This record gives sequence, C-alpha cells and structure tokens, in this order.
Amino acid sequence: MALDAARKIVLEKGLSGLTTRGIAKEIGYTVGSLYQVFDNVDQLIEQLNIETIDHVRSMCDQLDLDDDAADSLRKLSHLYIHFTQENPQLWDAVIDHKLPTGYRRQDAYFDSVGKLVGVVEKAIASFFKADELASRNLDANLLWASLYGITALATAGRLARHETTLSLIDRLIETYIAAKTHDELTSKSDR
Amino acid sequence: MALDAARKIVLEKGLSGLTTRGIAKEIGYTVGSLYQVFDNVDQLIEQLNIETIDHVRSMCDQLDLDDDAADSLRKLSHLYIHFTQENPQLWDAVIDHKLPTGYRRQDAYFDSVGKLVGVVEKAIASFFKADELASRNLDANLLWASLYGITALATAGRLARHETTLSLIDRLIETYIAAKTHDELTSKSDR
DNA sequence: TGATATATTGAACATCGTTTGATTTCAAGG
DNA sequence: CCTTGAAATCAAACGATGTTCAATATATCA
Repeated sequence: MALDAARKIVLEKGLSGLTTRGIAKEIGYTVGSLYQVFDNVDQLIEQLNIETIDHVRSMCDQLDLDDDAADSLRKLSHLYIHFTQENPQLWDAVIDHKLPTGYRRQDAYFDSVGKLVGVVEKAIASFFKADELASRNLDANLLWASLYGITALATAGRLARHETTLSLIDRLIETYIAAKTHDELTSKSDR
Repeated sequence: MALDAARKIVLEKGLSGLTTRGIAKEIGYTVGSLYQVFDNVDQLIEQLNIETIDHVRSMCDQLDLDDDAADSLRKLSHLYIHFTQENPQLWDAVIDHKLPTGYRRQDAYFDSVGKLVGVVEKAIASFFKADELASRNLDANLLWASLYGITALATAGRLARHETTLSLIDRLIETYIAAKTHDELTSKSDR
C-alpha cells in the first residue's frame, strides 16, 4: 500500500513532493504506522526505486538481443530513452535519491542494478571472448555509469541548451560501438 | 566570509552538514544576515560550487596539453582523480547539490562548467578537423557527463565492491581514445 | 471471556530554511 | 555635537520536514 501510494505521489509531484505525511494521508493511515513497516523514509524510497529498476529490466528482458552487439545496444538505449520519457518522475526518483551519510544501500538495490547491468553484459557479449568476463562487466558498468551521468545532468537541469539528452546518449552508444568494432586491444583487466 | 565558512563546513562535515545556522555561527552572525547577501541557501551553495569548478579548471589550465589527445586526456583524468581524492567533500558538494524543482541554475554555473568542458575540447582537438566544432563539443560534454556519472555513483555509494572508480575512469578514457584513434566515421553531427 | 500481543493513533520533538518586525550601527547633514 | 535616515543586524517566530513514543484501539488466542 505504502509503496503504491508513494509511486502515485512521485508520479504526480516528483520525489521532492514525497512526504511521510503525504503517504500516510494517501493510504488513510497516520505517519507512525509507516514506521512499523519501514525503518525510515529512505528505505521506503529505495524499495520503490528497486521496483522501478526491476520493471525496466523486465522490459529489457522482453527485448530480442540475439543479433550483434551494436544493434542490441541501440535497442537497449532506445528502450531506456523511451521509458525515461514516459515516466520521467519515476526515473528521476531513482537518479535523485541519496541516503544520509553513513548509510549503506540494501543488498536488494545492488541485486537490482546488477541484473540490469547483466542485461547490458549480455548485449555486448559478442564484443568479447569467453574468458573476458571481467572486462565485459567493467564495460557494462561503464555504460551504465555514463548513461546515469547523462540522465542525472539532464534531470538536474545541468545541461546547457545545445547538448540534448538524446544526442549525448546516441553519441555514447556510437562511440562505444566504434571503440569495440575496430579494436585490437580488447582488455587489460583480463590479462 | 559566508562562502569561506561554508567551504570550511563542507570540508569538515560534507554538504549535508552545511546549515544556515552553522554558517551564521561560523562567521559570528545570525541567519537573517545571510539573507541580505544570498536569496537562499541553494544560491550560496551554487556559488561555492562555481568556485570549486573554477579552481579545478585553473589547475587544468596549468597543465601542458600540447601533445597528442590521448596523453592529454590521460593527464586530465589523473588531475581530476587527484583533486577529487584530495578534496572529496568539496567535489561531492558539486555532484550532490540539487536545486528545488522549478529553479534554474545561474548563468555563472553554466559558464563555469562550460569553461571546464572547454579544457576537454582543447585536449581532444587533434581528434577532429577544423570544421568539426559541433561534434568536438558534443564529445567533450559526453566525457564530462560520463565522468560525472561515475563519480556520482561512487560518492552515492551506488557502486558494488568490484567496480572501482579508478578502473571505470581509466576504462572510459581508454575506450574513448580507442574509438577515436582508428576511426573513419568522425561525426554525423557536422555533416 | 479475558489476557496478551499487535496495530494505530495523535501529539510531541528536533531540525531545517525562511521571514519579519524591532533594534542597533553608522555615516552624512544641519 | 546632535539629529536623522538608511543600512545592517538581531531575535524570535513560522511552517514543513522526518522521527519518536506513550496512550489507545484492535485483533488473536487460550
């Protein structure tokens, strides 16, 4: 209940509009009851974000990523762009949420993004030999981090007018493909 | 005065430990006086971050980036890594600071990062022909965004154990260099 | 039914950014 | 030197936030 209410509020007013009292009112309870289920509001938000990430990954899983890596990457990036444009507030919550200093994220969060990165790993598999697992994982994480950076800058209003989110993502994908297609030095981290 | 006090507090306790009352106490004034100088605390933080970015850029300017682009990029990334490791709290403030929804960043902020991106543009200049200004700028922004993403994930505790910040940054630079060195398709955006 | 555990409440607390009216400071003019 | 008006500064308050906790209601079960 609380998570559904939180999702509804985030979709309407964004993460900054999400408040414990707001969630409580939405589900017809008072704030105290929330703390019987969640330790604090950050844990609740993290749970919501995990569900969002899982949802994106499940959409990725339905994609057909059997052909070559370049096309797979393009498909993935298009799916990502599409989702973030359809549910901007929801994805912004994933991007924006920060824990108070000293807190460690739940294992479930790392599992969730780990699976999402796993999708990328699968997509770029044909760029690597069978024994290059480490560098394949590193590249997938690099792509994820770069995508995250572009999106974070965009949602934070930190991109100037000329640089658009789409052109940056496109460039990221094409640059990576270019690096991998004619590529002799595959990876240092595996040797 | 207020900015120096804010910088000191950020260095000691991080951005989340920065408070209007804390700044006021540090400079021996009361909160009200701060609002005679700044419209709000976000503007103050943005000012502080602008100074930080300008400082990094001035360090970059002292670098010798005359040789080839690959080495220049490596030098720049090492400088970046060095600075963020020496002043983690200060750089985290740049990464973490978000404005309330609806607010637009000051022009001075865009100027500041624009100049920093300009350093990157200069570093990668030898990868481009004279008329490829647009794609050169796009690439510089992409590198900045990717670097931002890696750092943001790291400082937010969103990287799993195996992926280290350094290895990701290294990989980013080397991947980009690889894409540009043996590269027939320079850019679509210029043609 | 009565006792025990669980759920829920409502009010309070601490902290935050921000506002505002009173008060002090201070330099310029008579 | 005194007055006056503007600017700087203060102290207190406001509203919103996340969180806590004793009191109350509800449910469970012997």
